[in-house]
Amino acid sequence: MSKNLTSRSEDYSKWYNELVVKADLAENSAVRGCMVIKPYGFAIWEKMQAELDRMFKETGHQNAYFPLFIPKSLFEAEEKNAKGFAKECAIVTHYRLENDPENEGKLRVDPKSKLEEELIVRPTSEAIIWNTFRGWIQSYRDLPLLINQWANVVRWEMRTRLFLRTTEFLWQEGHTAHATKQEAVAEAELMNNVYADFAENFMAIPVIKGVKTEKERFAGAEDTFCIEALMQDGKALQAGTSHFLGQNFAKAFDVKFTNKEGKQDYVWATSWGVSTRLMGALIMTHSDDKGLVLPPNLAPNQVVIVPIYKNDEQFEAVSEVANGLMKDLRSKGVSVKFDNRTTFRPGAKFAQHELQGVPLRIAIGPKDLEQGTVELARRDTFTKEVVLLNNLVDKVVDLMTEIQNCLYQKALDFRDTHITKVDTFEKFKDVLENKTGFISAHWDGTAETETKIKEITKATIRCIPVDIVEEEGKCVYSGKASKRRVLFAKAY
RNA sequence: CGGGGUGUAGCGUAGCCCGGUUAUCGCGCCGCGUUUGGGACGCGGAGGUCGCAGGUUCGAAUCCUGCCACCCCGACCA
Repeated sequence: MSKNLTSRSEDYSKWYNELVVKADLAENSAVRGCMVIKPYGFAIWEKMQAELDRMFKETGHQNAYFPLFIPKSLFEAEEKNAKGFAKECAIVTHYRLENDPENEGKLRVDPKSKLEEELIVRPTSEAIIWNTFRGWIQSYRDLPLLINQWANVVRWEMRTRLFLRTTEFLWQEGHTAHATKQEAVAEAELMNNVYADFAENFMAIPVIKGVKTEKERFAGAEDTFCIEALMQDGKALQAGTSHFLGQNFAKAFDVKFTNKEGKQDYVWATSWGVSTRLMGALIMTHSDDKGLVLPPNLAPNQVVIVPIYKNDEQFEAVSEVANGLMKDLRSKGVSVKFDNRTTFRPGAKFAQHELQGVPLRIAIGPKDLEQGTVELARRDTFTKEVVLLNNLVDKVVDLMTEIQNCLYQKALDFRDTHITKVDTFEKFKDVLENKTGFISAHWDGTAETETKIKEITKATIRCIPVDIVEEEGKCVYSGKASKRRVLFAKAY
């Protein structure tokens, strides 16, 4: 294991690769940039899935599943969407292999198996889902239609980056249809709020809710809401998006309904998604040089008990205490693991659980048995204390909340001290270069200025925050009039 | 697709310039023993198409040619 464990972006994948998730770049370039999620990493994703799924259902959504392959003709139906993804699609052109007569023992694509129409491996599912929705919607009584899909998608990016931009990734994509524009916009905003709630309260990642500029908007959307987070290295990360799609997809796929007045109209749509990218956000927000740091709400194991013993007799005695404690903690809803492996020594276990980010460690040894105590060690602060077994359960329950809040507060402080108000372009470049983080600056609202700034500084407009206060000002680049500040940053 | 770099055991590497016994070292792995309150130690052991294919040579990890793969930077992007 590298001595230079770090949460900084340059290195984080190096060590995380060793630990939780392995980005296994196979020798075959066809699966380049795909990731192998090891069991421990997947347990974290499962926790995220479960919580999100609960939140989606609470807001009236249902899960469904749609095909992986999208016929090209369907894919190209919504022009802007198709154009936006055209350069990063994996395409199925054949369906059969045969023995290669020129190469004994090898296979080749059977040229006779060429498909009439190519299939696109979904980079997102709007097309196939809206084609299906057409058959599901006739009347306003069929609306709203609130569907979510848990799936994998493929985007053949030129360059991949572990967690943040893998060729194949896991995500959820919500797709909804509504009778009115107002209702669809409300849905898009609602789901963006759900994401913000999830990020902040479950993952302890503070986010800024905002709206994307036209340039940064999802292909085919009328409006894109987003949550933007700030990583420890000062770069921004788009952690989730929610799109108001207008009637674009309804028109492209001819999805009409009869309203109360008996008139036909196209439905209004939204789509929204978060992905395994959130795992990258988690790492880059909370990790330190000792490895991952998990907020208790998200940790597969909130507490780990490590026994310390010199012989079988002591091991038995410690195990008895540990088992009792485990039962008590579980009854209070705390997830506990008793690491009773005899194949590792305590020090090795300590190190491993720190690497895996377990929020709280309880060590029980012979000394504790004598004194009726245990040793508590927090992952986030590295503080240790010896506490009496008597009131331990309540203490642990309290600590779960405290650690959760502590992590959020720490990330929030970092984020807030890295939002800098800037009024000149010189200062803009200086802050971007030396301080990093978000820059709050006036912008004249034109794509030209946005593009220019990106060319010069590599910073993009992350979002127009929803809670931004209106104020008169002058564009930091062009000097033209502006009514509000927007957030710039270098982003992943 | 442009610029740079790297391929030697599961991982990380030495050797390459200047060809020459049985390819180096560390981690990890296996066995035995001693250990166990912060990543244990000793002894023993297993593990290699030196990226692939040609060529030069008495002899190639090393030199030459071609190919392949991967990494970093840029364009692209959640």
